[in-house]
Amino acid sequence: MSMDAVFRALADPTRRQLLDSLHDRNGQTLNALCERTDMTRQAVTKHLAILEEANVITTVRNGREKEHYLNSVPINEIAERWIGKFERGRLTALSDLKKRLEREEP
Amino acid sequence: MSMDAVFRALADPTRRQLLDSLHDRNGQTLNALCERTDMTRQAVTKHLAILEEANVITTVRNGREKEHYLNSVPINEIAERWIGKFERGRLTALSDLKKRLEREEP
DNA sequence: TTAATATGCAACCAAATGGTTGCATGTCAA
DNA sequence: TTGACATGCAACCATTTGGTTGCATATTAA
Repeated sequence: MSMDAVFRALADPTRRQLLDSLHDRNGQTLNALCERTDMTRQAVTKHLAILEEANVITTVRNGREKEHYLNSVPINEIAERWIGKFERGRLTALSDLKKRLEREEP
Repeated sequence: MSMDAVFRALADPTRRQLLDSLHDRNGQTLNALCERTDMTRQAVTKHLAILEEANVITTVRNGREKEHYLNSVPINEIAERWIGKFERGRLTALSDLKKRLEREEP
């Protein structure tokens, strides 16, 4: 569940589309997910494997079917640990700009 | 400045390292950024081009030097428009779990 | 002006990536 | 049990990616 795996998993538009699909209806099977795309089942399988490897989705075996569930924890970790860092940087920059403006037009 | 370009730009660990370097010291030149890695200048140039293409960094030409500045806007947009969506989903899931627990142990 | 410095451009290469087809395995239902 | 259905595995292919080397251009400083 390395951060790099999550970034790489999110890098592909098809995989983000799969996540969107699961967000729309959680717990879909492989075939259900396939019906929403125009590629082969095997291609979807590979993408799902990458998403599962990154721990972005979790699967539950149910007889001959396999249900796929979103796991938003890694995405939130990225948001908090990595993106948040740059967000704070931006807020600081904005704050600095504000102070500068206040100084320049009293 | 498509969202896909930003995701792809963030997918590579080397590029995230470059962003980290700029977060540490904003406005570095190409050579300055090179000194913090172990690859060739040309490789760094390519990565910077991808980051610039995704609008994650902005450059300012200064004589024969080129300064690189972070632009956190696209990253924040991703955080708000895309990651936020899954975060809300998670909160809802937690809320549902809470309600279920409340029902099960009165 | 000339030498050193900072960056840009292009060709080339190995490896990773995204996708396909074909076949195998496992499970449900008649 | 047998056929239909859901998924898994493996080989293969084209393109992209990350990186290199070599040379070109532009700017600063002596």
